[in-house]
Amino acid sequence: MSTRKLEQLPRWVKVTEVFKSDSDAPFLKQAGVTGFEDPRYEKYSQRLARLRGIRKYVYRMDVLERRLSYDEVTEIFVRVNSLGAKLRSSDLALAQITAKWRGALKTFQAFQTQCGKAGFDLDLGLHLKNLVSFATGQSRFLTVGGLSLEALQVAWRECVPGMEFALNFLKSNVGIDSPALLSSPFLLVTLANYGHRRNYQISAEESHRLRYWALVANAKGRYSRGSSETLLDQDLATFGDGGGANELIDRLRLQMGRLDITAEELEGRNQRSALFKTMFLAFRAAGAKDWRSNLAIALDHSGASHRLQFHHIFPKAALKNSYTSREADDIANLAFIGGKTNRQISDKPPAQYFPPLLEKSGSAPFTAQCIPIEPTLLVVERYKDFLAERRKAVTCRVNEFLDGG
DNA sequence: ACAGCCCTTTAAGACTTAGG
DNA sequence: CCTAAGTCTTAAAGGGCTGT
Repeated sequence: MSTRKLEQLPRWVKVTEVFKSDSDAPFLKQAGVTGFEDPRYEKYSQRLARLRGIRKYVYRMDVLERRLSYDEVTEIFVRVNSLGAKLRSSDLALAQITAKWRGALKTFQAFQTQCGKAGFDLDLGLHLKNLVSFATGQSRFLTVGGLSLEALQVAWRECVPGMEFALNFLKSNVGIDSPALLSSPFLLVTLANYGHRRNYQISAEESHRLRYWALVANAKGRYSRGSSETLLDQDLATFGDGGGANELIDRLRLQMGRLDITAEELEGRNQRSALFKTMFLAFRAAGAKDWRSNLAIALDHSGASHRLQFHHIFPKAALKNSYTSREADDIANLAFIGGKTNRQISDKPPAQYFPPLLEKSGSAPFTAQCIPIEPTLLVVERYKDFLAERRKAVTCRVNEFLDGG
């Protein structure tokens, strides 16, 4: 894979070019090697020779006998691959499942498409993980080999309504209506198992606690650090012991130390962070709208002019000379507005574009997104103070959002 | 003890769009 | 036509448990 920048480097060679000829001269010349005395001559020719050596590589091919069953063939496939080229564990699990259950892939894909139409386009591996969690009470794929056809089919019959419950709960009770707002899709597996274990009979109080858990787990990224599978297994095990939303919340508190958000947690985070997604949820719940069209903010607006963008309140161009790009991309500098509004603002500093907006619509559009409007904070020299001030307001808003509802 | 594992996060560059 | 703001794509890093 080459990028334009890489191609410019004198020592960058195209593998196909090296294979096309047997001569090293053009490559050495391009790299600036002037003659045999050049210390790089030896080094570079050896490298090229090693590259051409790939041609002589002996590939091993195993031809399996016809009498082997489909099951045995996949078993061999899995073992060979576990040491060779990287295949995702979900791919291997899928191979093992389809070996036992012909046509399973079609069934899985049909459900995957159905979820996609409901606004949740999810990886097939996630649906498999959900299946395995229903079949075994844990989330790792290692166990798939030992499952019988019947066990798999029963689990599938049960995990489909489970996933449907999870999606509906997220959309309608929690307000998370797109996987883009999820910090990890594993959250769905936990919710699916929860619904199933409760036989889909959940009291108002319990559902409220579960909503709280889902929001905080998502905001803090319960499954977004290392060992996500270990944590998912812990949560699934909680259900086996008869636990519910309160136990989930206890585990979350144990992991994070505290359940509310602090201003420090927002520092230096960028738009990929889990908290940024929660910021969007909180602002939307507070009625945030685009500054020109007054369209309520949403992820799925159609048309380039209404399509949501992440607006830099202090434009990157305005900060370029005094701050790093990391500092400019801080989530405390980002707001949610439509594409057209954002492009019109372009690189205008806030001190310039705030006043006309304030005159036209008052401060409501800004307070909905926790944006300070004191003119003294709107200058580049006080950017850091602006960030700190907005962080405080965002923290307050997000905590209200997490607790309320 | 330590390499391995696996998903998420980060970083960097290419590409796209629209305003001036 | 240039510029600036996004978005998209891909590789590498991060992080904490697992298995040998």
